[in-house]
This record gives sequence, C-alpha cells and structure tokens, in this order.
Amino acid sequence: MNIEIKIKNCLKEALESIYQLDLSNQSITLEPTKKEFEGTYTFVVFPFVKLTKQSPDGLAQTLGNSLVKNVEEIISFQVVKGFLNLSLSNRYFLTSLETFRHTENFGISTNEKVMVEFSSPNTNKPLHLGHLRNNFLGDSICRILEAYGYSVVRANLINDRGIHICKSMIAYERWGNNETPESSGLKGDHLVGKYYVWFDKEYKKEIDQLTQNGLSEEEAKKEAPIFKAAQQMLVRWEANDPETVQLWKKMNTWVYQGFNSTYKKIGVHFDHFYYESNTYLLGKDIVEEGLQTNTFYKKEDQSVWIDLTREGLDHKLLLRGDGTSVYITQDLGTAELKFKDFACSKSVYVVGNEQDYHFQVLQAILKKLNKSYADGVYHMSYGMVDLPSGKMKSREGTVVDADDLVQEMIDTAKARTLELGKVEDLSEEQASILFHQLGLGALKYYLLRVDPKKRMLFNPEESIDFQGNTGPFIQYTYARIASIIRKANTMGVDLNDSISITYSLQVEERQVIEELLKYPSKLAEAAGAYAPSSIAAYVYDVAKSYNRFYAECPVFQENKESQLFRLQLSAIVAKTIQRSMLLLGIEVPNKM
RNA sequence: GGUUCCGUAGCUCAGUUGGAUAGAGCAACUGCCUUCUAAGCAGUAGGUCUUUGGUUCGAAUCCAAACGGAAUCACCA
Repeated sequence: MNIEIKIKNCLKEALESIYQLDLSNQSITLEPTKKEFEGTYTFVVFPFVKLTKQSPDGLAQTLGNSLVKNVEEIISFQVVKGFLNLSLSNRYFLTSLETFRHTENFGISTNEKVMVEFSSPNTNKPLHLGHLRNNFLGDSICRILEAYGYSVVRANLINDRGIHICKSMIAYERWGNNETPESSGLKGDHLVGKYYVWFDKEYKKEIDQLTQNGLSEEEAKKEAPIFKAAQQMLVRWEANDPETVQLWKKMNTWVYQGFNSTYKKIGVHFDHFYYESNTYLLGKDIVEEGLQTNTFYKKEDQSVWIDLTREGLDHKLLLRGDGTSVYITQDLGTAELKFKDFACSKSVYVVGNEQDYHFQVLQAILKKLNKSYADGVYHMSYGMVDLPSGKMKSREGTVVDADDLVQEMIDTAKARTLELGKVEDLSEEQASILFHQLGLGALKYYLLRVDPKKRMLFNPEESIDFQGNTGPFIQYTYARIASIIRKANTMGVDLNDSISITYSLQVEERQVIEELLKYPSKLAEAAGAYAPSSIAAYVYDVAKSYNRFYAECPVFQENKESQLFRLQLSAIVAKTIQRSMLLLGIEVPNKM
C-alpha cells in the first residue's frame, strides 16, 4: 500500500479512537516536509485542535507516538509549533527504491484513446516562435498522456485555404516571376511567406493611397484593389478554377516541404493530417440536426443561430443567410469527423488562448446537441509568446522565425561546447548530433518550463541560457552519470545486484531517493492538468538533488557497499532524467 | 462597456486541495577544479506577493472592491 495512504489511515484511526471523533466525512491531508526541517511528511494538527480540545503540541505528540507504534516505516517524529514531522526509515527508502527501479509503467491501465490536435499551421507563411510553443506543448502532452497509459492520436489540422492563402498567391502571381525554392534557394515555406509579406506591403500602400483620396480607413481596407483581387481568387478557388487550383497546389507543396523539414528538425511528428480544404464544408448536416431538434433557430434572413445565454454566453451564428458556413460550423463538423474516424474518448485542442471563447462555444453547442464526445473536448489553451516590442505579427515581419531560432540555438550550443573544449574525443557526426540535442534541449526546456496558460516573454537580445534552470543543465547531469557508469562498466561492477536494504543513507542520498519516488505522482499530475511544466520543474529538482549528492558523496571509494549503492542510485537517476526529459521531447547525451 | 485570464526579487519564472522564516535561475559579489565532467557545488545580497477590506487558529493562495496589463465579445479563420 502507498505509504501516504497508510499514514493517513493511521492518523484517522488514532484521532477517532483516542478522541472519539467521527471523521468519516473529513479528509486527512499530508504534506511534504519543508527542507529546513527534519522529516519527509508533515501532518498539520491545527484543524483538529478544537475538535480534540488538546494543545497543538500535545496532540502532535500523541499522534506521533501512535504513528511510530503502528506504522513500521516511521522511525521517529519531531514536533515543531504544531507541525508533526515524520521521519521514515532507511529500509523504507531502500525497498521503495528497489521497487521503483523495476517499474516500467508508472501510469494507469486503460484502453482509452485520446486525440491531440496541435501545430495546425497556416500554409501561407513559415512557422515562428509561437508555433514552436504550440508544437512543443502538443508533442509533450502526447508523450505524457502515452506514458500515463492512454493511446494517443496526434492530429494536425492544416489551414490550407481561405483569404490569407490567396494573399500569398496573388502576390506570387504578380511578382513571383516563376521563382521556385530551387531557383531562389529559399525553403518552400519561407518563399511563400515572402509573398505573404509582399502582399501586405502593397496592400498598405493602396490603403494609404485611398485614404488620401478621402476614404475612411475601413472603406479603404475593403476597396483596395489588391484585396479585392484576393477575394475574387478565393471565389475562383472555391469554384475549382483549374489555374487557381494548380497554383494553390504548387505553393502548398512548397510549404509542406518546408514544414516537414522543420518538423523533422524539431522532432515532432503526426499520425493523422486533416486539411481544411477538405473539411471547410463540413458541419452543415449538424446544423440541420440542430434545427430539427430545435436546438438551433432560424432568423428571417434564413441565417441559423443558437441561443447560449443560459450558458453565460451569447447568441452565436452557425450558418449565414446565404447558406455558407463560418468557422464554428467547420469546427462542429470536424469534431464529428474526428470522432467518427477514431472514436477517442478525449479530444484535446492545443490552441492559443485567444480562442478561449470559441472553444467554450464549441463545447457548449456539442453538449446541447447531446454529443457523446462533448465532455471529452478539452481546449489546452496556452498564452502567446510576446517580444519586448509587443506581439509578433507575421504580416509585418516582426516575428522570431522558428528555423532561424533553432539554428541559432544549435550554433550557440556549438560555440559554448568548443569554448569549454569538450569535443576532442567526439567524431564530427557525434558532435553535430550533440549540438542539435543541446540547442533544441535548451529551446524546448525554455518554452516548456513555463505554465502553458501564461503568456511569456522572449527577449531575442538575451540568448537563452545554458546554465541554471535549463535543458543543458539537466542534460549535463545525465552526461556526468553516463560517464560514471562507463567507468563502472570498465571496472566490471554489476549494477543489477539488488539494493542492500541495510545500507545506511546519508542525507544527500536520501534526498535524491525522495525526489525519485515523486515520479509517479508528478506524471499523474502532469497528465491530469495537461502541464508539461510540472515535469520540467520535477526533472530540474531531480538533477539538482543529484548534483548536490555528486558534490558531497564520492562514488568510487574504498567502501564497496557504499560504492555499489551510489552507482545503483546514479543509474536510477540517469534513467529517471532520461524518462522525464523524453516526456518533454528532449534527448539526453552520453557525453557533453 | 460585458466576459475570461494575468499582476510574486532588477530580469525570467516556481509556489499542488489555505500551513512553518514566500522559492529557483539569470544578473552582482565571495569561496571550491592534482580524486567520478566546474554547462557543477556551497554561500552573500536582493520581497509591503499591485492596493484595500473580508473570511480564520493561519492567506501569495479563498471572497469583494479598486488599480494596472492581455485576450475576446465578427456573417475573419
């Protein structure tokens, strides 16, 4: 049985039998003991002081005595100002560690399927820093859910149609001069993005011109010739005009080549792609369904709406008067399609928090329609990545490009490694793998350690750190252990021996074990809260506690029992670091 | 204006259902490489947890109000 539950049960029993209390409805909580005090678990007695009519310290004493008597794992307790701090035995830590070492699956057993939709790029421009946060979060949450026991479908809904796509197409048609990725040497997505920016530049010029001629800014935005040309192109695209479709296909192909190379570089992959060009007409049958059950209503102009005022939301348009669909219509259709395709019990959408309202509406509508999958819809809402200058805007070119940033990180990793003179015995290929691992590790960790919900600031002037609470710090800890293990192997030490349960632990050793044993609950927490950040915080703590141990406790030494234990402990730490970093999509090197 | 989210050290961030003296990293300063990798370890300094009220044994955390910031409230996606 779980030790925490055991202690809680025992506390409850003691309180009930000694003081004749009825605590059946009350839950006992146990907390980790603060670092400055001795002990592993702390029980706060204040809530029971009134009930038992005891003094805080007296109550703590009584309970402590009872625990020591009844729970064999507890060897002693200390009472500090009404806090009952419990110390556990060496034997407990060592047997738990042995169990931990042999456990492979820390999740739950379930056959539930989860779909995670993430990335979902527009095909008119390259990925930027904001997309990286999305991709890393999505990838990490997939890994966490898989480790926890779900089977996961990674989906990418590609935004490959709409007026914004036509903007790049118009600009290319006018000024492209048949430029191709090959002829320009540009990555496909960057080439297309160049024309997207070009469009906007011309568009702005036209707006300026028109406003000087006396039009209001709003009128000018609608009347600008180049904008009208884009609109007309969208109409031609929807009418399947061969020339337009051909251009669209050509440019999309370029973009996908670019995206694929970026995905490969950042180590992200997908099981299934949805394309908006295939799904944008979906959802109309759901509208029909809603009308028939009177969940939706029709206005005089034939537009279809739903009343969500009771849900605390507003009335929402679902179908225009002319019968064409809007964003929410498509999303309703796509939700249905996803469920038909994969029958997942949960459907996670990794989408920015600017769409919070949209997803509230989506879920509310699905619930009103009594869709079985409505409750499983979860919007994993994350904050924007802001620059010191404010929000990133692709159109204005004020973005941190994903490919550039990744390359910059790899270059920094290389420079840093050379500076430290650590590549002598690496082959060129090993070195380049290492720089990639370190650069990407620093970047992923940087973006994932922050609570997803919060918006975060990225300052391009200050490079991302490689010291302190960073990916490379944790990777370094792993590499150090790998080096120790290599030495042990050459000495012929067998690390698979069972751990001695009579070994007497030093403080640093015990603290490392305490950290390790938190892994299962941290995994559960991260899976439940969709929070890679809690894994990042956890693995940092593990690395820190190990580094403290590393500084204080020499591994190779005279005392063979101690040497073997420290080697075993190191190996388990390495495995846990590797496992945890993998949950973040970060690889760990054997040397650095 | 309505709704939602946010406000913690100079900077970037932790802080689980209310608990002890509010924690890390960066930047600054001081020690520690002839023994397993110093991308490390140990330490110093840095705080009115935006403000004010309330709830209680106890509040960064819960409630209310104010101030500041962001997003959203489109027949855009």
